[in-house]
Amino acid sequence: MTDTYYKKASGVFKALAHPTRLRILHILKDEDLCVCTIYEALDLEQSNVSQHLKILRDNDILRTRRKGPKIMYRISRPEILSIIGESENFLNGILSETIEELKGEN
Amino acid sequence: MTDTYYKKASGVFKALAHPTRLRILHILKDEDLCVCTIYEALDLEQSNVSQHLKILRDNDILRTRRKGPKIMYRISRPEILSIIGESENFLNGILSETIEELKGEN
DNA sequence: TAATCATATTAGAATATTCTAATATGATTA
DNA sequence: TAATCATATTAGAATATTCTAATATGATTA
Repeated sequence: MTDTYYKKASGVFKALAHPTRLRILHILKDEDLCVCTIYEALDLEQSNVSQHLKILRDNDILRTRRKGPKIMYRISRPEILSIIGESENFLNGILSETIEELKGEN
Repeated sequence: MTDTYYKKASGVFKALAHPTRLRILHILKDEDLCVCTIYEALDLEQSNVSQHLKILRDNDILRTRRKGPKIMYRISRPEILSIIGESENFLNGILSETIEELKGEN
């Protein structure tokens, strides 16, 4: 594994490392949406959301296409959903371990 | 999905979002290692590596056990390897697309 | 083509991350 | 138990990220 590879890979994780950006990916899970729908759904400022979208685009996580006056965003590849899905599995695992530990304290 | 959930999930990605930390996970892929082996393998300062290890530990990505005078680190759960594996798939996918695009330019 | 609509970009202050250097901690061994 | 060995922590400067507010861009519609 090369130096460039780890830099690129960490860039992808960095792009995923923000609650707002994870939320964006969540609502794009199974439909394309325009910027206005996204920032309204998340109740955030347009400029803020555009900046987060840029980070996701710059790391090839999202793609765009124009639809009339709107720009539609979509998740670029299914692997992104796999990464997020595995992170959910991981957090569930950690959580259930914590619960087991709490049970053990009786 | 709750506010706390997204914060926790983004914390995991933030922990993965550094070349050194990805390198650490790479060499821990199929064996436990002590801190000294890790920082020698990566040719980095002990203190720097200890700080990165702490970030991984704090996010439940790594666990420790004492072995004589040494502290052994290991990957806490297989899901971590799945996340990293999927990120490799993703980057390979993006890369092969780029190659296809270059071919198309002829 | 002028006005509008949707989105992107820039500036800059606040906050977070990273690294090096120095020091602390705490088990282990002589 | 004193010295050592392995690791952790702290301080602080340099750099990166995030947000709000303001403005720019660029297609579309009247």
